[in-house]
Amino acid sequence: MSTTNAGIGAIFDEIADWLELDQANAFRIRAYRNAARTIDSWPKPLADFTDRPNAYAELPGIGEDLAEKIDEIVRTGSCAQLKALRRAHPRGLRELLRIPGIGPKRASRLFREAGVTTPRRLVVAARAGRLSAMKGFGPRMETDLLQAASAYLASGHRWKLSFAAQQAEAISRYLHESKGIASLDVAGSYRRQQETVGDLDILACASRGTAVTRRFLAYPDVARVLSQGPTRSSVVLKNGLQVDLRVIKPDSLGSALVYFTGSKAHNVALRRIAQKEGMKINEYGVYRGERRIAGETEQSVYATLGLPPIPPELRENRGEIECARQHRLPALIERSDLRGDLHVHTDASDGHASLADMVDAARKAGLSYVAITDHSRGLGVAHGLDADRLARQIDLIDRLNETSRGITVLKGIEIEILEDGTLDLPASVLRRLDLVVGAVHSHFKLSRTRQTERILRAMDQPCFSILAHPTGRLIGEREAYEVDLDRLIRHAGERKCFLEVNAHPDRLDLNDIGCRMARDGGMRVAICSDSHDQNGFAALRFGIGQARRGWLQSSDVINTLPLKELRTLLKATMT
DNA sequence: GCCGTTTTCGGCCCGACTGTTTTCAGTCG
Repeated sequence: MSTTNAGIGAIFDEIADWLELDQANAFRIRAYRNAARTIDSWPKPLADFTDRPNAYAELPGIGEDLAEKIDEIVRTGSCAQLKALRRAHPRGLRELLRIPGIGPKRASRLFREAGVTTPRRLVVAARAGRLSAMKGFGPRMETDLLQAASAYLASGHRWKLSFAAQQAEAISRYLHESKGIASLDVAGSYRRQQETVGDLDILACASRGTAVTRRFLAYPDVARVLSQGPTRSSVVLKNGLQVDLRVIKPDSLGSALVYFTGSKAHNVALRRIAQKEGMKINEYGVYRGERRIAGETEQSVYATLGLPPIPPELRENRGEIECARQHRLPALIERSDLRGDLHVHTDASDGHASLADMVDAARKAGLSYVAITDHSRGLGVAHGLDADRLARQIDLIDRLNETSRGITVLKGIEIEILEDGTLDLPASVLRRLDLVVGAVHSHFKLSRTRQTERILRAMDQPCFSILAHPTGRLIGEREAYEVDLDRLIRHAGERKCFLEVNAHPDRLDLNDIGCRMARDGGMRVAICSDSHDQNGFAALRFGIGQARRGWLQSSDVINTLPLKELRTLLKATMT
């Protein structure tokens, strides 16, 4: 069992799953879930808390008992309670809970009465008609569960934000043509800019709700309708993405937005405040007794709780409510704050467009400077540049800068960090550049210590400006390599180099939590597109999304600076 | 299992939709 925060969170989540299957006390289960969430997003590694015993109990939602369990996991790398729970259940049973339509009650009945222990066995049992024979299960539920289990086995379970954005924008355009639409919002984790989303939640404010619902159900990409009602309908698209539509009355748009944007944890915290103040809050409004006192706008909902509006990206119950109460919420960075991009490829390495075309696209994306950072020779598959080809590109950029208007091109490279932490080209070559972006593209499997030492050593090389995609993860494809991010951040601060927030939709690296760690460590970052073609700059919005989720302000990001000030910072990294 | 400026015990968020029902349990968000 892993002792990283994510690992400890996963242990508590698994315990909660098993307790749920055992139908344990619901509040006890919630305590484990809350703890898992808190730990998962905690910006400092819990394994480093060893200086003070009982420090864990100071975390919100962690009491004496869970603190002891965390201590056990950190010390021994294992958790006796989880082991016992695993012994007491068939392994695959937990996976049944991931299938829509199956909760703890049905899962345990399926196990006890039909011998179903995995999603695959559920499919077999449903095909054999063994479910409809069970009391309360009926033929309709049998076919629904068969479909849901098959779909679960066939596809991934969460979608990248960029994919969700394409879908959301297409459906929104389609629904907008419906008569009487007053407003259309995509809420849920999409609005909070979570790196992956499980489904889309669309809120439609309309004079004639039935017309919108009808049009929604007739969307050409709908594969099947899961449910339909006057206020809520739910479909699965042909690509497998689930989309929910809520029809909202104009006077409750604000409370519906709050409710359906979530997160769940944020909403629970809001409702608790409301309750303490003798109010009730739901998707229709805020109520004092029978009287409705707010709901038309999000601002009105927060105001009744004595809070300023909280940006969607912060609504994770990670301290935003406390900060809002003290009027200390950060003024989050926006896309328009970005003046430049510091990580861009051309067809000189593995990009798909020429230098001139990429620069032109950067200008059209509203940027006033762009750094060209093709790969270095060590990345053979990307046709990386050696010293000679780099020298020719430098000359090319010099000539381009003499003639181009409205944008300045900076000379850079995305250089391989070799296994021993040295760089792929000598400092004598790198000194001609404006910046050096260092990256790990090999030896992902080094131990945590060796990987960390490798990157720290790279930062100490004479020319090192920015650490690209610091954890190397590819969303849904490759886990981050083992590395002590906390040390990287501290070291970058001392060395006065920077960490990247890579905005490529497959990476988002640093992610939200990494951004928050950088901020708490007093480190500035660079939000870069890693563009490989002219459309790549559009990804900057997703990097901004992670940065906002990580509480970053414009002043936390170096490529919001005017070129002159940025040059001063970069120059200092090149010695 | 956590928490407390009324509480160390008794609370812990709330409504929609579905299927199998005969008045409601289960799931979801």
